[in-house]
Amino acid sequence: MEAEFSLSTSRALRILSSFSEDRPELGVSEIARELSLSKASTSRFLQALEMHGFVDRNPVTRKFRPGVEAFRVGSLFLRAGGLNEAAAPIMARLVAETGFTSYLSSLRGDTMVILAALEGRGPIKYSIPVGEKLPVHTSATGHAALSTLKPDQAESILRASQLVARTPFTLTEVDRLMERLAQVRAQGFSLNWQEHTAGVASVAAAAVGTEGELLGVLSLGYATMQASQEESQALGREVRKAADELSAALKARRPHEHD
Amino acid sequence: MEAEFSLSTSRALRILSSFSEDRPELGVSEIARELSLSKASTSRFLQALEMHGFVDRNPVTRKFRPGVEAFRVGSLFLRAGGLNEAAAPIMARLVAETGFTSYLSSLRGDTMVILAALEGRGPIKYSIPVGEKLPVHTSATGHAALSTLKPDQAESILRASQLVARTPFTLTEVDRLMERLAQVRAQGFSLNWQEHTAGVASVAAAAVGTEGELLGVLSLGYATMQASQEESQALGREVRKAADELSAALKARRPHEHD
DNA sequence: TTAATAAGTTCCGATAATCGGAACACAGGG
DNA sequence: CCCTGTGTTCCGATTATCGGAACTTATTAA
Repeated sequence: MEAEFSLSTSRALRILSSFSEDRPELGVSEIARELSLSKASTSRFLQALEMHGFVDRNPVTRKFRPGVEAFRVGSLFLRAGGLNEAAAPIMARLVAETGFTSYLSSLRGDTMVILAALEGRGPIKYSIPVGEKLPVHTSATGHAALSTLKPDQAESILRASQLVARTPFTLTEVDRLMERLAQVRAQGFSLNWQEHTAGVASVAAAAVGTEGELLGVLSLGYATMQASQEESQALGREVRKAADELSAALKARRPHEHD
Repeated sequence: MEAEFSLSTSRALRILSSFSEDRPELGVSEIARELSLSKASTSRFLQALEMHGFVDRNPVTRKFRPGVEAFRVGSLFLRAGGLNEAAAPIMARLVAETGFTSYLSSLRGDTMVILAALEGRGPIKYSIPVGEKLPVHTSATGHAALSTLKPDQAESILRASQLVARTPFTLTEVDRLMERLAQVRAQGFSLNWQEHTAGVASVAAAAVGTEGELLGVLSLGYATMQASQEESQALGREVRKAADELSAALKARRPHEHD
């Protein structure tokens, strides 16, 4: 076991990463327990993080939460590569045509992160906030993302993941999921029917670069009452078309990005 | 000189903070030069940051940029304390009533960070993107923010800052700025007339908590052609009212924030 | 094509920062 | 009032970290 790279930095980043939508505020002991760090170090790391504005301290609870500087730097990600800008009009069109909520997501390890959401018009609103994480194995976006990777890469991600069932429909076996990925590859989009949340369906397709590398995933989310599985096929084709447009739009602005 | 707290973490965070709207992509040597770090360490830190998803690498330029995980964690900041949610309807009303672009900002050190922006309807669009930094001494939001602090705190921030002139109207002397803060305190809002950008004006007011602590700053931005200085006084009173509403809205949801 | 410059990574041993246990301070509940 | 849980600071031993230099790729110039 060797010290490959900055170990303390790794620890600090694990601390920062331990904040989530579900648990946006954490105390020193809480974090130390979860990451198996000493309270001493955890406290020191949090001091450093606070000093640089990456965490704040809730004055009333005295617990920590992500800070302004984390927000500032993080928001730069959206603007990188013009992904968000390129996707915005396409998502708007998707919403206009289908009435359902449209999402832009990105793969990170074994989870999908929502980068942008555009609310649908329908009376039924099932919206996931920007920044939220979804497991790669339960979501349409996850399947779409994995389907762009080499099968062995996808498989190793799935094997390293927990594959917890969120509904009776969730696929929790690697083999089943690999079959699903093949299907997604074949038809160009992924359809998720209540595998993540009961009563909710979603279709997704990935935008890729010239080398086939994953750039982002577009999706639509809606209640199962709002569209049949047959109708979902048509929605899937819509999303596929949208993702292709996004791929093209991103390729167009590639050439030289000034300087 | 003693090691008060995690020094390497501090270095890593300085690297992360060196990304900005103006320079969203940086190389190893570039960063090392600017922060006076060795290339060796800089490279190692960036590896750690990359491993945890806090930076990405542009596959074509091989330069680094903020990563998805930075975005995910950063976006949690917005949801903390419900600041953004509470501000949204108020900002919408400001835009509806004035037609100008409305901003929500937060103080971080000697700079203001834009948390949210809502575009005005007017033909003239002067919009600043979310995440952008503005110097505290040149902006209406900065003056509004500082006016809520104790004068000596405000003064020490100003003295530590660069006070670079951005236009001929920019106040660059601490004394002048302190006078300005007193005026802002007295009238409840700050008016910025081309001190940040030629041809652009802005009015701002701060929302504060029960202890008078700064929670956020609301502002309106517009071209100087769109409203006279007299009309700006009325706009300032509007923003003041909006900020009071925001303070009240935040106080309302304080009691117990579930668990 | 080759040479020359610059960027990025890895190696190395000396050094200094980091680590965790324990002691301390503080808050809230029983 | 004690007790439990939290957060911070101290300390010396240890170990991860540091930067110079060597090495590998890119990039540019000739």
